Amino acid sequence: MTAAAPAPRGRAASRGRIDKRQAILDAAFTVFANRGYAGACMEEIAEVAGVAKHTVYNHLGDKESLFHAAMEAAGSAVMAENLALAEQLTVDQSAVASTAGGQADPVRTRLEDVGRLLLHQCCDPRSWALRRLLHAEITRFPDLLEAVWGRGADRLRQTLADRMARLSLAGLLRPCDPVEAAEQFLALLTGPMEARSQLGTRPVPDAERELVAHAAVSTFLRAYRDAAPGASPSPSSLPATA
Amino acid sequence: MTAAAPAPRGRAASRGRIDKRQAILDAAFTVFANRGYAGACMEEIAEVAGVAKHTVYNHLGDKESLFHAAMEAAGSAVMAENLALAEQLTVDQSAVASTAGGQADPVRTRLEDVGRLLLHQCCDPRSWALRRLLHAEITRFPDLLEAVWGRGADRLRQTLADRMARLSLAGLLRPCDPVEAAEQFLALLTGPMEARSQLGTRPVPDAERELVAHAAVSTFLRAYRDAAPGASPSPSSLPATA
DNA sequence: GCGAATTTGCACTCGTCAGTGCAGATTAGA
DNA sequence: TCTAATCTGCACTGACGAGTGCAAATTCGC
Repeated sequence: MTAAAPAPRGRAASRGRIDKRQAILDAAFTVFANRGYAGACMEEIAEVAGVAKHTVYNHLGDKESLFHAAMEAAGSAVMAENLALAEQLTVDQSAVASTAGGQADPVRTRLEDVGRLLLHQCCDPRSWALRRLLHAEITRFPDLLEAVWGRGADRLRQTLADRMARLSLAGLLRPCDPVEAAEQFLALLTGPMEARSQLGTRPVPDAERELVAHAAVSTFLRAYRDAAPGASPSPSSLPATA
Repeated sequence: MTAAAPAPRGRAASRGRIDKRQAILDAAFTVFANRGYAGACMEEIAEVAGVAKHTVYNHLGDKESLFHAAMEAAGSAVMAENLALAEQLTVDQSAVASTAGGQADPVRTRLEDVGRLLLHQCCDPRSWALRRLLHAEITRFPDLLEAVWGRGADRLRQTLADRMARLSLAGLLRPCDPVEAAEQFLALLTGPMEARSQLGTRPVPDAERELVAHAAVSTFLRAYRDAAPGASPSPSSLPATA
C-alpha cells in the first residue's frame, strides 16, 4: 500500500521491522484523529504503537513528516476500498436483455448495491476521521489534498464517471455528461450523511443508510433515465395532483 | 446577534464596551480558523483584536469558553444569512398563472436564484472556516454541534422543507416527501462544492457556482417535477436514444 | 553464538503557552 | 471634577511537549 518505505538507512532496515513502521503509522493516525495535529503528542503515539519514542523518530522523522505519512497511508487504504467498489458498477448486457419485459431492473439494482456499499465505507469511522483531519489541517498542510484526495475521492469520481459513460452509451441512462452524473450521484449519496451522522460523531444504523441509498438512486434514475427528454419547462404539463 | 452578553459584573459593563467584546469574538474566530484550537494562542487573539490579553480573559473567561463563544457567534451570523435566503423560496401564484402557457418557468427561476445565493454563501471563506473548525474540533467539543449547527444548517433544512411542501401542495412539484426533497436539493447544490473548492481552499469563480446551481436545479426538477409519476422500473420504457 | 544495527528507557534542553498578579493609565458616568 | 470600573503593559509561574544524547538491552542476519 504505502509504496516501499524510503529505506531509512544502509542496506538493512527492510527487515521484519516493516510491521513496526506500520504499527507506528496506525497509532499515529489514531492519535492524530483523537487529538488533532497540534494536540497530539509524540509520546502517546509511541505508547499506542507499543514502541519507544525514539523509534518513532528513527522511522519517520519529525512530527510533521509522521503526520504526512500517516495521512497518506490512511488515504491510500480508504482509496483502495472505494475504487474497488466503483469498479463494480457494471451491468452486463445479458442481464438487461433477459429481463427486458419483466419487472427486474438491473440498472437500479446495481446502482443501489454500489450506493449501499459506498455509503457503508463512507460512514466508516476511519473514513470520517480522515475527512475530519483533512478539513482540520488543510489550511496548514495544503499538500495533504494531493497526497490524500488526489489518490482517493478524485479517482473515485473519475472511475464513476467512466461507468456512467458506459451506461449512457448503452442506452441504460439518457444521454448526459457522465462527469456531472457521477458528481451528482455521489452528492445525492454522501450529501445527506453529513447531517445524519452529525459529522461522523453518530453511528448511522444500516437501515438508515439503506434508506438514503434508495432515495438517492430513485432520484438519480428519475432525473437520468425516466425524465421526459425534452421535458417542457411550462407548469401546464403538471399532473396537477390534489 | 449573540443574545445580550452575560453582563460580566455589577451594573456597568454594558457600556460602549460591547463592541470590544465583538472585536474579541471576531479576532478569536479568525485566529482559531487560521491555527486551529490547540494551535491558537490567546496572545495573538488579543493582538488581532487590538486589546490587552487581560481584557480577553475579563470578557470571555478561559480559552475553551472563548472558543465556544466565538464559534457560536460565527454560527449565528452564518445561520441568519442562510435562513433569510431559504425563506425567499416562494413562488407567488400570480406569476405561475400569468405564464401558464408561455415559456417562462417561475419555479425553475426561483430555485436557481435561491440555489445561486445559497452556494454563494456556502462558498464564503467565513462559512468554510466555520465548517472546517467544526469538523476539526467536533470530537473534542461535541456541544459545538448543537451550538453551531442546531442554529444553522439544521434550521435551514427545516425551512427549505417547508417551502418544498408548499410547492408540492400547489402542484408545482410532484407529490413527495418535502424533507427528502430539501435534503436532496441541498445535497445536489453543496455536495459538488466540496471537491470543486478543494475543501474551501480554492476560491470558486462565480461562473462555476452558477454552473453547479444550474445543474443541480435541472436534475432536481427532472426528478421532482418532470419525471413520469409512475415511471416504470422496466428498462423497456427507455427512450433508447442513439 | 557473533557482530551490527536497532530498540529502549531515562534524563535533559529549550521553547511555547495558559493563566495570574500588580501598578499605573484610561475612560464612563454623576 | 471625582469616583469607580475597566483597560493596559509587564513580569512571572507552572505545565507540557518536541526533539536529542547516551548507555544498556535486544534482535536480526549469518
